[in-house]
Amino acid sequence: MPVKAGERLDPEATKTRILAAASDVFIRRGIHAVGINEIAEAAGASKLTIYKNFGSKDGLVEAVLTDRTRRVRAWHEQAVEQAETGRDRILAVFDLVATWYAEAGFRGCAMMNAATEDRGRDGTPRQLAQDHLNFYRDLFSRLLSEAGVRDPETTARQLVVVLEGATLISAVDRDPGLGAEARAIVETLLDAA
Amino acid sequence: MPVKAGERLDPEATKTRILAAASDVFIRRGIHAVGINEIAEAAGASKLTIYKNFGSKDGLVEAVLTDRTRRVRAWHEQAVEQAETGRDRILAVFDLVATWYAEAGFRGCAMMNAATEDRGRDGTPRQLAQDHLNFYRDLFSRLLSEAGVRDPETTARQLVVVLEGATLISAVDRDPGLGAEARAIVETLLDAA
DNA sequence: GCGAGATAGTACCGATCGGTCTCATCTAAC
DNA sequence: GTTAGATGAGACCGATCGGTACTATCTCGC
Repeated sequence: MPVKAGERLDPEATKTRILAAASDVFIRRGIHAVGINEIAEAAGASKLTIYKNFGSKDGLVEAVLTDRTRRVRAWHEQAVEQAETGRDRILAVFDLVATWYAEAGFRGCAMMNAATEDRGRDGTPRQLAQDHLNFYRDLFSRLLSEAGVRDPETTARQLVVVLEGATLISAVDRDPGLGAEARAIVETLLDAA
Repeated sequence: MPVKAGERLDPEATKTRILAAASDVFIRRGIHAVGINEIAEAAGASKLTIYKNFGSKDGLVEAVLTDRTRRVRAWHEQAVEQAETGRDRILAVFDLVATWYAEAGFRGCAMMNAATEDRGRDGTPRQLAQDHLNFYRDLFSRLLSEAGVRDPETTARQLVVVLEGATLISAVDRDPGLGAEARAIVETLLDAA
């Protein structure tokens, strides 16, 4: 049957709903592993609507990743602002991801996963993943600078290695304990910096 | 035409040749992105031979990953043995991967990539990736123990985070500099341990 | 040289892929 | 009420997927 009775006919809400459903299923099962039909079913939308809104599967993937990195950035910036001092602000990032690792269905960083899956094409997913890494570098660099660390860029890059390493291993091992491990590494690095 | 004239008819060599070709193309382009036909072409073998030897694509993937982890383990164990003292032996692992990052066509850790691509199925690739991580933990733990570090298991787990984080980021950014970054982090962690 | 096994080449199978299309039905604005 | 746009359902398309079958040709042990 056509549009669900009683539901608003809101193009923007439809787009958002598709984005949310596609994001969920891509993260859980993988981008290559999921077809448009499955996304349509998960979103409660038709293929027509998906292609009208996003043009192609690649377009949908790009929209999902762009939306994802935007949300993650806002998420981190908000968490950082709620912490007091420089060092606590940095640790707040790792406390935040620790709660993320413990969520049911956690499957790692969507941006890195997409870049890994797309490694044969060198396309938009990898570029967005690089931008995502650079966001973390800039964020850490700013916080380290505020904390009075000399050479904040170098330490910032090290923190990104720890962050993504912990995220990857937590996903592979399905082990939320990587949050605490990452935090311990970061404290050692901050002590030394 | 059938078997190439002048070439030996050696089933074991054929199997090895398929394994090598599949490994190369899987790493470079991704497991899901590559079909059996392409592997057959790359290996200079027919699909019949592939299925006779490996049963299915999943069987081939498992064989490739098993072979891969075996080679990587031997590679690391050999490098470690050539170093002198405990601390140098640990750093030898990171010096080794630094040369790996600098290789043309480097695309990250095949085991983690496979687990990431297969995250929707929870199958053999993820199990092999976990075994691979445990190999690193055991290796580092042994070396740290020999170096007189207290609580070697904890530090070993931290080194694995750094190793896999650097490998992932080096692949995404195509930046061999992650080798030196990882080494610097490890030195800090060893100083603190 | 003869038979057994390994292999290449290729056609083929059903399923699924990304993507297009048609049609009926809904909502929203007037 | 009428109309335009949004949508769902699903048939359809060509391509490709993993996997099988068949045939001809090669090598090797005897």
